[in-house]
Amino acid sequence: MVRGKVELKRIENKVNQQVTFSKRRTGLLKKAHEISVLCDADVGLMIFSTKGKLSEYATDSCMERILDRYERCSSADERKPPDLQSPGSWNVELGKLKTRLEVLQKNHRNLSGDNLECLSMKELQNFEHQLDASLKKLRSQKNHLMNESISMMHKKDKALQEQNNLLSAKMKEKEKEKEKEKAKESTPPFEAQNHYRITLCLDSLNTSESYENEGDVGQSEPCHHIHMQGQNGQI
Amino acid sequence: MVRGKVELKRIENKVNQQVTFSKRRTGLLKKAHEISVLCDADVGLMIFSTKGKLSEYATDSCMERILDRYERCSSADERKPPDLQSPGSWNVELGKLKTRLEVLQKNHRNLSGDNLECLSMKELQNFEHQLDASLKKLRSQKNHLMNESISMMHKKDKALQEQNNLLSAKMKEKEKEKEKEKAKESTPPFEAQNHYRITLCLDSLNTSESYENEGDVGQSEPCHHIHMQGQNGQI
DNA sequence: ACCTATTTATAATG
DNA sequence: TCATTATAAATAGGT
Repeated sequence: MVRGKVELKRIENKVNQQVTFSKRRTGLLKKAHEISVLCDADVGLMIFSTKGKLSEYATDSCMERILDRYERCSSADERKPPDLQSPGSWNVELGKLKTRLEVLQKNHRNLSGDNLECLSMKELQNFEHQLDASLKKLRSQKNHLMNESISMMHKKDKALQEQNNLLSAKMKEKEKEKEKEKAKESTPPFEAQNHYRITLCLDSLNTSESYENEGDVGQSEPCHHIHMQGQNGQI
Repeated sequence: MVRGKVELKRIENKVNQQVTFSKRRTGLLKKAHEISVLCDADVGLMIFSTKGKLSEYATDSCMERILDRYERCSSADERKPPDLQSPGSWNVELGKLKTRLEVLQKNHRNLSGDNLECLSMKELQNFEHQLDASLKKLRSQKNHLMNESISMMHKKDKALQEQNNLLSAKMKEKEKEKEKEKAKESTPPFEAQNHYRITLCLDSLNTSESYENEGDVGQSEPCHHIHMQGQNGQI
């Protein structure tokens, strides 16, 4: 539980070092991804464990691109605006765009499950993790949306009930009046009146959707009768 | 003061983005340094701001070394020059490419599980199905590869064992010869001989593993350009 | 740049 | 490796 400040110094105990490495590596990769997305930055990160195992992160999953850019950059020249007039710079710009495009396209195909034959085992595993993570996020978001729907419906429900009660009351009054009139005139049959009934239809929620047990499930309004079931796990 | 969870999505406000970038960059560099020291890991980190400014961290302040190691490690290492010396319609070409890039990028973000907030329920469901399908395909391909690898490795295993036995035999002979010579000349200190060690490398599944000679580390150049602020011994 | 309410990361422990 | 939890650290939004 983190007692005291952590000293910035090599962890001698091998086991602790390995555990800490694993955790911090995860954190570092996550943060690299975050700054990349949040701030639209290009990030390249390489981590070698003591045993020499490599972990990496690169914006758009393409370290090549980052390294190219790094070499261009550290070799002195970094262009200011993306739109220069010199004929040569277009060439460069175009090349870079095409490269990036290719990367994204390849990525997209892979993420769509096509074009898998040419991937290495490692690449496959990377994509698997990526897809898994994506699915998780997606389901969490779906969950969120559904819960919102549900609480909205509850509100609607209450409103309709009130309206219903109001109308019922009015109806009763009218009935009384009518009966009085009838009594006066000793008059004949009366009509049914069930067209005043208001039906609440709330069952559009019973879909076959899957719910993951994500963190953002229950922070809004009453949420009864939700059936949480993961449907498609691993194969 | 951090209200609510921070959603992983591009910060549109330029000022906020810049401020966040600056803060997170500092944090990221710091954490890269920390894992490097605490866990004795080799780390290389490159961050390009939107404006193209580079920030970097490298263990021992020597990115060169990290990059070398990376290239040795990473199996997928091909580089091709963008080479195009096309005619004049670059301008148009550029516009088209940029548009396409944006589309792909958005798609990629969605498939990567970012930027989900703006999707409708139906879109979410579509993506979910797509991802599910992708995962299935991917895993099937992975299984295929693994089976192939395994049978290939069995073969390799046998071959290597044989080779190993052969070499071991030869080594023993040579050792004997040497000892005879030494005995003849009653000579002084003897050389280490661990270069006779034969290593069997069967882990082609974990292709990112590399066996490094940790001995060749110390020839690093003086290394400039390290941005590591605030190292006061404690973290 | 500084401040601080919150969220995150993570070291220790089981 | 995985889960839990107490605590330190990071940081978003304000000034």
